[in-house]
Amino acid sequence: MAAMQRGLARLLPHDCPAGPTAVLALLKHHGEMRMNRLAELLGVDMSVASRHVTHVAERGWVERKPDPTDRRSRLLRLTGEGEQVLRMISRRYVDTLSTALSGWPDEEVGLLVSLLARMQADVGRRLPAD
Amino acid sequence: MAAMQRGLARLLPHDCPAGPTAVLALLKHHGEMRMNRLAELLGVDMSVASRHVTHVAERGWVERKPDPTDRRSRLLRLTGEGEQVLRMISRRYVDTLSTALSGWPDEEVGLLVSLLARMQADVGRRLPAD
DNA sequence: TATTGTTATACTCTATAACTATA
DNA sequence: TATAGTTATAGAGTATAACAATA
Repeated sequence: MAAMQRGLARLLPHDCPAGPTAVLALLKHHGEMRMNRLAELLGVDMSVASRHVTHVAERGWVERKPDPTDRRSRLLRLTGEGEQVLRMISRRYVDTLSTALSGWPDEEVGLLVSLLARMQADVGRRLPAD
Repeated sequence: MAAMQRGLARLLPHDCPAGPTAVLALLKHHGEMRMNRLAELLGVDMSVASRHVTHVAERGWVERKPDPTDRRSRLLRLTGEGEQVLRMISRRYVDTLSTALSGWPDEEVGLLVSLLARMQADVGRRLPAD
């Protein structure tokens, strides 16, 4: 597991680690959202989401806009540069992964993904309280 | 991925994080070995392995013995207390995971494990140089 | 000179708690 | 009082580089 995560991390360019990259991808797929929602989609605490957003906001890849309906809240928006960065990362990622798995039948790739998702859900529901 | 690793980490008791636990398990299954070999089995840098070993050695779970054949080297040995701790951790881990996956047919569990192992191997072989 | 292992430094990810501003 | 978000602090993981001791 550790080795796999380390491997995936190496697929990312140096100025955008895994956390901030996930922010870009989620904003691309879901459009504008609040910190609230972003943290939920990332599956992390809001303090963590906030730091990832700071990373991408400092580089001009994401904009923190005021929310007209609630002045405590911010609307997060992917900028044009953010989209470009995400495209570069995605290309690199997809190229490497598709090359690595090029020997796999499509059904097995799909199977792996669905089994992983089920395991994550099942284990998450049964974690001990401690 | 992050969520899964966080979940698995929560299965471990507070005094023995994932890294040190892996040290105990590897010494149990492979017997005495040098730092050298341990780092290779863990898939991490030797500096990282050294810190994990320090963690378990300070608690008396692993012993750093001199290597008669090479005085630069150390032989790592799991102590009796180390075995007990590992047994407690394993029980907790297996209980939770087997409960969580109790609805899974045996073939699917085996399938998931083999697919994961193959993906890790394939991706590792194709990582970009950068 | 090369190798074994440790330590110092630094970076990423994570959560909890304290804080500000607004509902 | 409760909620949205930020920041400070701390703990876990990782790697690189500098170092000591020994081959």
